[in-house]
Amino acid sequence: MTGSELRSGQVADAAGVTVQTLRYYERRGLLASPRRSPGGHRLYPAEAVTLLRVIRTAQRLGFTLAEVADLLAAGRHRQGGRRHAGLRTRAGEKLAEVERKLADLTVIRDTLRAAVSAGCDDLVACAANSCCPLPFAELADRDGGAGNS
Amino acid sequence: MTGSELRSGQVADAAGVTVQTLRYYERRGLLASPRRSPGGHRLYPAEAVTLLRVIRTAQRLGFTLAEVADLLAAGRHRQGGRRHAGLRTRAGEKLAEVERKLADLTVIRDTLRAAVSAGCDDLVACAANSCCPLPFAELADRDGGAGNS
DNA sequence: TTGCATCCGGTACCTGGGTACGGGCTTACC
DNA sequence: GGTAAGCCCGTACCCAGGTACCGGATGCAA
Repeated sequence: MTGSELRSGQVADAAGVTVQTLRYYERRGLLASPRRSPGGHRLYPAEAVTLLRVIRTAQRLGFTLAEVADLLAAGRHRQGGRRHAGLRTRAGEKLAEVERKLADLTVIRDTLRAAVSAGCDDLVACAANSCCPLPFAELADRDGGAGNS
Repeated sequence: MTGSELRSGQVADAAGVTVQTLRYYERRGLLASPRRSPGGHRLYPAEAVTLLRVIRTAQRLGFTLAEVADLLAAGRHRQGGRRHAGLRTRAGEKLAEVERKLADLTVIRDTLRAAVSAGCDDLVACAANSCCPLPFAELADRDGGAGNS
């Protein structure tokens, strides 16, 4: 009976990650180092599972692990100064980033559609053929600015 | 003498890549090994620049370098057997892939919008609060972040 | 007390698309 | 023929987000 503390494998199973991922997150500063058993095994409080779900949710929304770490830290120091932007600000920025990606991907989709319906079947031949809808000449720069990922 | 052959730096400049990228593409099988000068320097035909633009275009459309290499190879042995799917088929598949990404990114955008307009400002607090629009519980298995390109 | 599952740490590897570095050779121009 | 730019090759490194492997230690139950 582990009162309410969980071993790494139990936390990992409950959160749908592997134990290695847990240790990786700890190294990356997303999870605090938990209490240890006398023999050195990690013992997590039940909230660790919730925290992992939070992390995965944020990741799913497009935040990198570094951003998630920052977001969690921001939440922790919230009552004091506000050196870090909160979730609201970050989510707004991320939204803009996602919208840029959507726009970019939409152009790509339209171009692919045009290529498919024009029946293009050979890249090199198309490049020589001015009827081809593929934009061999002007390639707008990929990846809207500020982002990483 | 630059008759009509170009040195690697010239090709790179004309195509907007670096010489290292040129050598990298050669290693990856995207560019054939060009003729060499007596001293061992690469001498490219003018078409190499076109080919590089083709590569960049395909990349821009979401094909990986491995797929581009395959696509170019498919074009080359097109007249013979057809072991490889042609551009038309591949573009169709890529289109489906891009459409999946668009759908996924749209869900993410909507979720971020909801979070922003609900004024969520702390991940951990939100996880405890059932009014929060963030989907902490069910995470669709879709691939990890907001798109990549 | 023995047996086995689990966990520890450290390190190396993976994908994708390059970039950086270092020492030495070639080419071009004056 | 001297000098500077350009190029050669090989190797290592970068980003992100893990995963894999290792030998050895621990935890827990029968």
